[in-house]
Amino acid sequence: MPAKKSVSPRKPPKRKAATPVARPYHHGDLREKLIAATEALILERGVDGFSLREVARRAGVSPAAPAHHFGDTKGLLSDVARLGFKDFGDALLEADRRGGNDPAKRLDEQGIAYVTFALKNPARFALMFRHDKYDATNEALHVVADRAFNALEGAIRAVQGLAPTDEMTEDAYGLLLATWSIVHGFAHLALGGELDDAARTRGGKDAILKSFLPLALKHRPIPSPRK
Amino acid sequence: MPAKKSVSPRKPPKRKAATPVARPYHHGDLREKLIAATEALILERGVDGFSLREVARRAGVSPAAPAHHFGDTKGLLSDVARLGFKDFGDALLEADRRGGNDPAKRLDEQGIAYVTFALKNPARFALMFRHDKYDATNEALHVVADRAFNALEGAIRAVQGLAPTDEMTEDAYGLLLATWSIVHGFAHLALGGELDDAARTRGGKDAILKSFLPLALKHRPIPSPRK
DNA sequence: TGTACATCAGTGAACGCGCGTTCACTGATGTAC
DNA sequence: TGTACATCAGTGAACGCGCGTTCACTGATGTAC
Repeated sequence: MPAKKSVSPRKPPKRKAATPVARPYHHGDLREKLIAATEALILERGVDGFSLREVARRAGVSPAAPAHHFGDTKGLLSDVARLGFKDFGDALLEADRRGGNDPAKRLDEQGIAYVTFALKNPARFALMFRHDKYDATNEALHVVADRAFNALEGAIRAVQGLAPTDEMTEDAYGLLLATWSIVHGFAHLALGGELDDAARTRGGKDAILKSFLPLALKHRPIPSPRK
Repeated sequence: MPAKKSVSPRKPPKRKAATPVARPYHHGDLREKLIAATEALILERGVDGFSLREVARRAGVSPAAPAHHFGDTKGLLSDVARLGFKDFGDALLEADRRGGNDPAKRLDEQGIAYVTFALKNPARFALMFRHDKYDATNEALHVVADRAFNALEGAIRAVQGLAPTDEMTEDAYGLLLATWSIVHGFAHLALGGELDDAARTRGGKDAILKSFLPLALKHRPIPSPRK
């Protein structure tokens, strides 16, 4: 650490603005570039169309280069999934916050956010639910995934009047599952192209989302009081 | 080819009951065997773990043999998907019939049948919704797929009091989409293993299906009258 | 009833391909002194 | 301020693998006469 960075005029803050002299041996942002290329590739060819070599090719790098940043294929995909769960959780919690003190509105907002995230980030969303493709024991991933999955449960508890420490009643669990199913199912149908025909005759997928989702969520299953 | 089979006492109607003398050149039910092997393989390794060579291997046949029955890989998978849609449609229509004259019961029964089919036939179900894996222009497939997809719409029309020739109202379409989403989403979550944790603490997946599905369907979204 | 022959349903070797990973290596960077 | 050296981030060739499909072939079956 004594260091000598002192006067060397060449590498610090002052990035050379000139066009890159050929391609530098280290380009510094390869990690980010590989992640971006992975998402683009999954978007184009699906989760199973992904290949590490193709990603390296797109990043302009040799096939062995990714190993330095991610170890192996699963390492790269785990990191992409981790980023996906991070943003997914952010979106759900932000939506929850928008619901304020109104439990039903919190649930509505989260439902809309769930589907919206899936439609806006189809590559990440598809990967996130393919547990075979990444390393589920990855600690950092587990943390953000749990955080996302717990967001919905929070709103359900509020709707049912349960404190965070109360155990989930059967009704509360049924409501959670029903709500999760409906948004997850809609996202899957839309991403799988099942709604394309309908979208053609009904003004596009966005229109269906706008007219159907509020309707579905408005009439979302609300368990009757246990007898 | 002049042949000499003449008196050969070995091959006609009278199937030798003895253990098969080695393996016969033509075994007669290869087509069915390949289809069964395909379903088993998808079950074990997922839709993307499927390979034509592995299926041939399991059927005890050379890698070129399947081509005689199905042309190529997509041909085989198209046929498996076709059989899936056939049985799926049968199950839905049978459930619809069980609902009798009660529109809500018709919907309930179909919803339960939808999820039940998915859980009992995970390989077929997974393949059926992977349009990239089979030939969607296959006429016979198209027919049975449409038949299955239209089953649900029939019950929705009854619930909404629409005749088969009436055009679908926005409410009817929203209800259709909501119902489809909820059963499709539940099936996907269950097959994807997302409910495994919950199942562990709540008496198994069957118990969740039994306690949740009726609950979810009972409180299924029913659009309020248009103002 | 027997025979010739077309057709059907298989074989098994070979093709070219893209893949993930390993390996010995090298250029660039950062740090200790 | 200069130099030695460890470490980091790449290269590119090579490996072994399983894949779908093609090819020339052959054994078995069915049919016409």
